Amino acid sequence: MSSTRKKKHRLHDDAFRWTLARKVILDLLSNTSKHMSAKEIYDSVSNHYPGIGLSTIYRTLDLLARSGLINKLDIGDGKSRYDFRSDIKKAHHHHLVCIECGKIIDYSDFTDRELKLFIEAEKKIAGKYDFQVREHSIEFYGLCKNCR
Amino acid sequence: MSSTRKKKHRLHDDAFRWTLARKVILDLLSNTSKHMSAKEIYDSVSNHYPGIGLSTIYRTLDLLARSGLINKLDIGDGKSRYDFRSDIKKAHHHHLVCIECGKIIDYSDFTDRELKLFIEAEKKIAGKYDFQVREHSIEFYGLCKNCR
DNA sequence: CTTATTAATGATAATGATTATCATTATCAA
DNA sequence: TTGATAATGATAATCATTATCATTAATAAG
Repeated sequence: MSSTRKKKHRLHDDAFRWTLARKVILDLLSNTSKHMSAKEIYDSVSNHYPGIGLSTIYRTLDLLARSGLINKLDIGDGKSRYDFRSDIKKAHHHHLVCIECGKIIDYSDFTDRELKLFIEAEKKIAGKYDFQVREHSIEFYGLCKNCR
Repeated sequence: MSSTRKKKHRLHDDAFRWTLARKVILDLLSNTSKHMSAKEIYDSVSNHYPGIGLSTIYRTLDLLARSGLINKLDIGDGKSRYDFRSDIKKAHHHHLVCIECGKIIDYSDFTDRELKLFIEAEKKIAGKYDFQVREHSIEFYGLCKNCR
């Protein structure tokens, strides 16, 4: 168990390289308010980075989501969508999903009262079900302005 | 536009037949607290109804979900799950999803105060975004008792 | 700076869930 | 009973995602 060996192990477990592909994908997501699918991201990134593989898109999205830089969102249409997680958004940011046209609107207008309530709810859950809440997601489904 | 013609049209648009397959699938879901995938439902139903096709499972689940008898739930693992929508549950019933083992726990312990806040939130949304909320879903993600 | 190590990539195949197609069967109204 | 059509099961097709693997690129060590 030399210190060299230890270092190697840490490298092996944690290291990840901040490559161009990762920069470009995070850049794209941090500069749009859209909730983009892997395919959409692939198409868009391909302009600036021709030749990038779809595998890399998927792998990078997984990495960014696991490291908390982006959110993964599933609205039940068979494909996942991703959006950037800014500090403000991080606090609370949920979605209005139009069941007709699929439009997704960000929603972050909860009041202090509502936020307090959520914290209480999470405590209650922790107590009753012995469940450690890490995060929650709220989706409102309905009809948007154009589809009513 | 005879009344016959009209009737035919209505039949064509709305009619659906309460067949054995549909009974059996709804029966299964109404007698379990599980949140079952199409494949799980197929496997289970096949015991009582040998020869049923997977297509029928999917078509029936879609029908039952659209008619409000069951809920479709997506937790982001690539397959949809379905659960029965009892009258009590209908009011409010959300999920605790374990990010480690995938276990799903129903949660319906919101207080009157919490319910009131949700109704307020929906009104606010309707006003601000001109969005007609039909329903909402809340998932809490975290670690269950066994996975902490 | 060169090299050894290993993470990242792209191409491709494989998988898994869901949907479409189509001929056959079952249901229902008349 | 019959005619219309909804429902079914088998199958192929589609679509999103993951696995594989040889090659390339990034990094640490010398």
